Amino acid sequence: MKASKLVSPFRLSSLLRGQRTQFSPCNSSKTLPGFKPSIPKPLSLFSLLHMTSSFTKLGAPECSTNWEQILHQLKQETRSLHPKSSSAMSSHSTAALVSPTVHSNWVEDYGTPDACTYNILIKAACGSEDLDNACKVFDEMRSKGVHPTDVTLGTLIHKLCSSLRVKEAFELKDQWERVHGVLPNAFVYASLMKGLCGIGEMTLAFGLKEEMVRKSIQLDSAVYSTLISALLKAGRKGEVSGLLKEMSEYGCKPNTVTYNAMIHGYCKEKDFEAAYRVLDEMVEKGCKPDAISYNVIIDALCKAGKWSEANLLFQDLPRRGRNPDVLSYRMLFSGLCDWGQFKEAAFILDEMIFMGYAPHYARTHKLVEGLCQEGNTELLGTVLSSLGKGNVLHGDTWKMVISTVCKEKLLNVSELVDTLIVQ
DNA sequence: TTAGGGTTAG
Repeated sequence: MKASKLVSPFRLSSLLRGQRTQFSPCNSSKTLPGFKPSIPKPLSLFSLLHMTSSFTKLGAPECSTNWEQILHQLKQETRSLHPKSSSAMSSHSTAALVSPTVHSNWVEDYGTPDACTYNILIKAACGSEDLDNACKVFDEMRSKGVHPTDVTLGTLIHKLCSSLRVKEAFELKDQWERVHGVLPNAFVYASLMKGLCGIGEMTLAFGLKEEMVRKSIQLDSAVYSTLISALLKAGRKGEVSGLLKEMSEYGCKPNTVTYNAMIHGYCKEKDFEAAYRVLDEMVEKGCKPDAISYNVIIDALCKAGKWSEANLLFQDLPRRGRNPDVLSYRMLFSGLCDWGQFKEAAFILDEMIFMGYAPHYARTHKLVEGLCQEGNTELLGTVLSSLGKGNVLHGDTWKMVISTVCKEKLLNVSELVDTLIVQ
């Protein structure tokens, strides 16, 4: 069944890519990340795919009407997309597109897929455990005469390396150069280097850097960030300055990721002075620290028992031009709980929930447990109220509270009911 | 104009 009007390869790729934004809580600061909206409005392609794929074979004649509807919806929804926003659902939503593509070729009915289109689908297929789906998309790509690019190679290599299948990644790299004439670029090399470091082959990773130089492949900041991070994780911080020097000789400037790798390295050694110096250097060099830069320090301070200092840095974020994100809250909250700072933790929890961020169940449960054991009924009420406001008061937590309260006679029944009513 | 890598927790 043909669609009434075909779209360009560019538009088709954009439509596919745009699907990743459907579940971003961009319209409501009160939507808790990690909590899936039960019925997205308007009905998205993702939800339609789920409805159809759950009870019928995709591409089968009986669901052709649904596919038409889906594709129509796809066209209608593009205007409201936010291409740069991200969401935990991103890979899942595009992944839902892959299977029907392989089996029904419906993409073709809607436009002419180009390399970019297939690369997006291959990337989505890489979200699953094995590479079977990705291979199917690749086979289809080849059968349609679409030539793979260095992006296709980079996507597959990345998947293999992140699964620690480094040997296969190297085989693919060599094979593609021979068979498809696709040359590996810095994206490919960075993945390979990270993969090698992940299996303890740092010497080989550095050897790849030399290979890039030999083959006149442009080195970039990501390649150096990978190696710097690996050196610091291996406790070889003495070699970092040499790499930074070499980096500058090749005309690569350290970026936020490079600096973050260094901050992480210093924090691991509890050298917070050095970590703060990196922050200052970033500002001096016009490279704005991001959430990761601060979260790494906050987390390390908490783990080192310096929860008060972590809290100070956290409170200082707005002045530094960066609001705390969900991880900043979670890390500080965990740290405060770990060190028994229940009052501060309860305050951060309430603010976190007010901001629309979901705490981890295990953490909040443990806090409530601690307060029950302490018999701190006042703070217990505050925490339960916060959890209730965010609709994140888990049934098990509530059961534990009731059981403890009844056993210890900490509160009278009417107080409990009052708290419950607030929910 | 669209696609891929490198830096935080659990």
